[in-house]
Amino acid sequence: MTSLPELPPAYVPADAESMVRAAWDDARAFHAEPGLAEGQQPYSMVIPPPNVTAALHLGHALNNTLQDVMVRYHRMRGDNTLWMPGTDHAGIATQTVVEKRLLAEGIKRLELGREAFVAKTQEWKDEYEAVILSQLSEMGASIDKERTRFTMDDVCSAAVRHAFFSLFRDGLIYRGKRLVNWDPVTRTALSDDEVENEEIQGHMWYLQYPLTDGTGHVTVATTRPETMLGDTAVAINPNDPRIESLRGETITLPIVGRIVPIVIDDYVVLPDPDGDTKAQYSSGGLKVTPAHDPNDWDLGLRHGLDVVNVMGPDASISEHHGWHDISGDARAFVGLTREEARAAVVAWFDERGLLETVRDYAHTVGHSYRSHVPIEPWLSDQWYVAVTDERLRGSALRAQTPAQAPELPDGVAPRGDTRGDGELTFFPERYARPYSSWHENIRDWCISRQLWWGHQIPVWTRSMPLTEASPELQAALAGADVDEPRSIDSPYTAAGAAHIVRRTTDDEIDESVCVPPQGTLTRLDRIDSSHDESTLVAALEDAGFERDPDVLDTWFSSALWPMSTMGWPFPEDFPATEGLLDTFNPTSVLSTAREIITLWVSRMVMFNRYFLDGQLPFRDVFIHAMVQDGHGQKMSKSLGNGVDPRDIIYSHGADAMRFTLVQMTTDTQDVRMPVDMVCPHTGEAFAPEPLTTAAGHVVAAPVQHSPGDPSKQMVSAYGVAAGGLEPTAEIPLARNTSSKFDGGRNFANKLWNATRFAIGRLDGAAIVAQPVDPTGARFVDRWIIARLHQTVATLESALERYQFNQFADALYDFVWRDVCDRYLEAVKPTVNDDPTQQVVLGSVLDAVLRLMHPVCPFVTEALWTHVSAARTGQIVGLPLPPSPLLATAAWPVVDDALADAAIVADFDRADALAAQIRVLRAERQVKPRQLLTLHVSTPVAELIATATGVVEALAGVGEIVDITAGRPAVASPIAFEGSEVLVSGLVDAVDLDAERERLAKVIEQKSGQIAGFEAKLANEGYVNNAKPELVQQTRDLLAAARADLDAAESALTALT
RNA sequence: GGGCGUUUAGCUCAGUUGGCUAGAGCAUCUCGUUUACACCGAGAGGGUCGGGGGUUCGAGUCCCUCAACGCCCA
Repeated sequence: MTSLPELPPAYVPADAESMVRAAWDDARAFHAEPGLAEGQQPYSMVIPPPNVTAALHLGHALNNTLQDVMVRYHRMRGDNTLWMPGTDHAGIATQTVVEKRLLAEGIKRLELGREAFVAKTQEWKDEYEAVILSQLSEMGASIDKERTRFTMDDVCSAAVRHAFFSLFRDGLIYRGKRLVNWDPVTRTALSDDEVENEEIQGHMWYLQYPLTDGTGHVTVATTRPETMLGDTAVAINPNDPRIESLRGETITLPIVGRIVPIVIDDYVVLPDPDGDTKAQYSSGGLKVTPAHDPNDWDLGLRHGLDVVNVMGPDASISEHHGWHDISGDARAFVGLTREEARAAVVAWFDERGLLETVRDYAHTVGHSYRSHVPIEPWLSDQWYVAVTDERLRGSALRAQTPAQAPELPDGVAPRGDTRGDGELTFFPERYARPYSSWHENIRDWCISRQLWWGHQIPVWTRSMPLTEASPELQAALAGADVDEPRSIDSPYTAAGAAHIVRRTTDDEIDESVCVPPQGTLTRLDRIDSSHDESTLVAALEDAGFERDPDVLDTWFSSALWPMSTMGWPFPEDFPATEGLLDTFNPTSVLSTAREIITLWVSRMVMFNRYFLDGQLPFRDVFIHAMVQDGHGQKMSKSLGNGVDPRDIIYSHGADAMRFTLVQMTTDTQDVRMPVDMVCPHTGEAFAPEPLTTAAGHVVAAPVQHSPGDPSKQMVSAYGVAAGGLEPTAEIPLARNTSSKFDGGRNFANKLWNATRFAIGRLDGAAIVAQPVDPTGARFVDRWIIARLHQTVATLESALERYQFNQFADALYDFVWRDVCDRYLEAVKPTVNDDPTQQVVLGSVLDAVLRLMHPVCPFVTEALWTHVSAARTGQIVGLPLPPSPLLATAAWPVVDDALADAAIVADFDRADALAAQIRVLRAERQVKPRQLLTLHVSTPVAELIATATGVVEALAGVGEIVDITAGRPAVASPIAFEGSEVLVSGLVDAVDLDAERERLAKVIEQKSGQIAGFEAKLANEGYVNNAKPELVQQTRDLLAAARADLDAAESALTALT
């Protein structure tokens, strides 16, 4: 057997990590194949695919570390474990980033053309996907790399096409002219979830609109005066006192000259100076602009109002998008931006005395989450998924476990026998409610995006006047309302496509044909099977159909992620994916962030259930904490305060980062992370010079000075992300670090050295062939095994409940406090000459590495071969089967017969005695090597004998003598469990004053305790109501405290 | 506006159904290095558990209320 090189005296993560990673990769340790052995459970997760817009930050590190802990634990448990990695194309985000980068080179997207732009974006994606996957590897994520997916790769694209076709065919996807959330900068529609509401310090303008008959005016209050160009009514409340005089009247709209009706609707808020904010600011008159306000749109539908769209796609005033009655006065406003038009309209009213007043008004305005400009409600034709349909929304609601969502909303069918009903559980459970309530108020999902980067919508359309339509089409549309879709049969449907037709106006129609992907087409039962996908498309285009240029919302493909990554719908088309769905869907748990509940969790539940016969995409949803910076701000790319996990790995090591993150993950608290910078010139860590942004955020100033040499400069991550700075050789980019991770680094080093020590004590020549029965072993060995048994149970229960900090704390307590501080110290005097104890020591270390592995995979794997090679025997009841790699070794199972509460209790008593003696040693500053003598009564002597050697080793005691044999001349007394214990050998002479002071303190403390216990027991309510065992416990504590007091008092007397 | 969370030692945080004589890590102070680790060991000091009220024999824990901070959804 080749001997392993000696371990260096400190753990150096950089030396170990790459070697360990290579060993895992070579062994394909994280590759999973479908299928289950007899009695085997599956365990699977899909990674929430990160955007390819940028590198991962600590928030991702946290999420992926937690997932990895679960995955590694279950892999060691023997489950067939799959962790599926991948990335998300993030349509609008990536397109924006790439567009900006091209613009910096002077290239405009429109000039480049769609195909070339998509190719450029693909390059960007390849670059960042590689960065992200490498970051995951560096942090130790045990992903199945061979199964890495991308939301736009062939496998996922086939799923998207099939899903779209199925929903289209089933009537769950429709096209409609609606108000959308329009982003005038990126010029695309957004879903409701992509709109961020921000409070704005704005104004309420009060405009006077004259009655057409010249008898007066109605004052309307508005925050958006510029939209008045598109007003098509004025509304008043039915309880308005003016109602009789205004009913049936019309307004002549200023500037425009349009005659618009006064309508009566209880949506209008009556003015009330004492009412809520809206009532306080109301004038009683509401201008109605159906084309530019969602509430007005609904009001317009109720009253059959005209819709006049006065803006173009860039939100400037335009006469080309539905404004047909433009007047001479109004023409002056065309071409102005929203902001210019607002000022001009207000000025126009002011000049003519029609601006009644202006008041400051704080209100919330929707902003694009991408370009951050205010959203323009804009009228356009878009595709929608009917998520409000019972088959989607209802199924998402029924999925929840009854324990977390006992009541389903009205109109939702009750849970039934359908697979998946009632099987979805949130951790922590408080997140179940936002999930429910979000679905209760959900609106149909706009999935069209006016982008180039994404899945192009697989629908071909053409439109024509109703009069030119074929008799079949006309018949199909008989009695149909505008926008009401009708399915028809056509040569295209005969060839496998789905075909719908609708009236867009009273005399225009359009036809939409959805073409399924080839994989779907070949499996359809078709009348005309001579067409493949491309001939079908060619036939459509010959007939004048054009493909919708838009792409799908990114979340449409993300929603399919747990299925598409596993080859759905036709795994046999991608043989590597065959069997995955059967074994690994539903996945075990989805670990993600709060806001993802609405963006993603809901949609995955709806789609997975819809397409897989009710089956859930995952059984549990774990919502993890948010990582904040030291100022309590969310880490984000736009703020430039995100920390690259590679920086922390560089300064502290991956295990230190992981352990610290896991330890910080509690149920309730977000993770606050004060961030320091590392000077690239000197390597020194320092707190960066802060800067407060216009928005009030505190960030690291773009340029920082070296703390050691202020003449040297560096660039902060914020400077690069937000300030547009490029690091140079002179002014390099500074890495981040945080002292938060010191604890994790120290722990990894502690484990390293404990292992080093243990290996050094194992005598390779003293192999114990027969497994050791630990019930006959030394007290301290039985104790550490009993503690191991307890710890394993604690760890398992913590992970089952997703209590990650408990997992980390239990490890820390056991490994550092018990194994290192107590066990290793206690065995030092005996282990060299005791082969049995060496077997226990080796087994304990082996088990410790296994337990630590899910959180600290690198250091444990690096030590694994050393410990495996050094072990000298086995323990009965603690099988630790060998394995070439720790990553695939078995999780330790400790036989319940090795649990021993009595030994643990006795050890704690002995430890408490040793602690008291150590206090004395510290007070007297006794040298570590100087051994003490204890003078004890019989019960204490018995305890010391039971805990063979523990008190001696932990307190530095050389001799135990009977206290009745005579009191030494020079000794310090302590009170232990009601007995007086004398400690001699501390010093040559007793410092009487110091002894008195110390004993007086003990007496004071014990007296206080006694008073407390006595008061409690004197309280009849307590004695009568509290649990008997609790009362007894208080009595015992009182007795012990009294005995200690007596012992201390007699010791004090004896001193004089 | 609705919902959720947080407020405990100088700092960052634990504290399961009310039983606590309130814990940990870091920081501080004292002492310690020939034999695993100074990324270490031994010890010490430090908290009226955000304010107020209530329920209870008993409240850090439950209820009400006020305040501050944060997040999610409108």
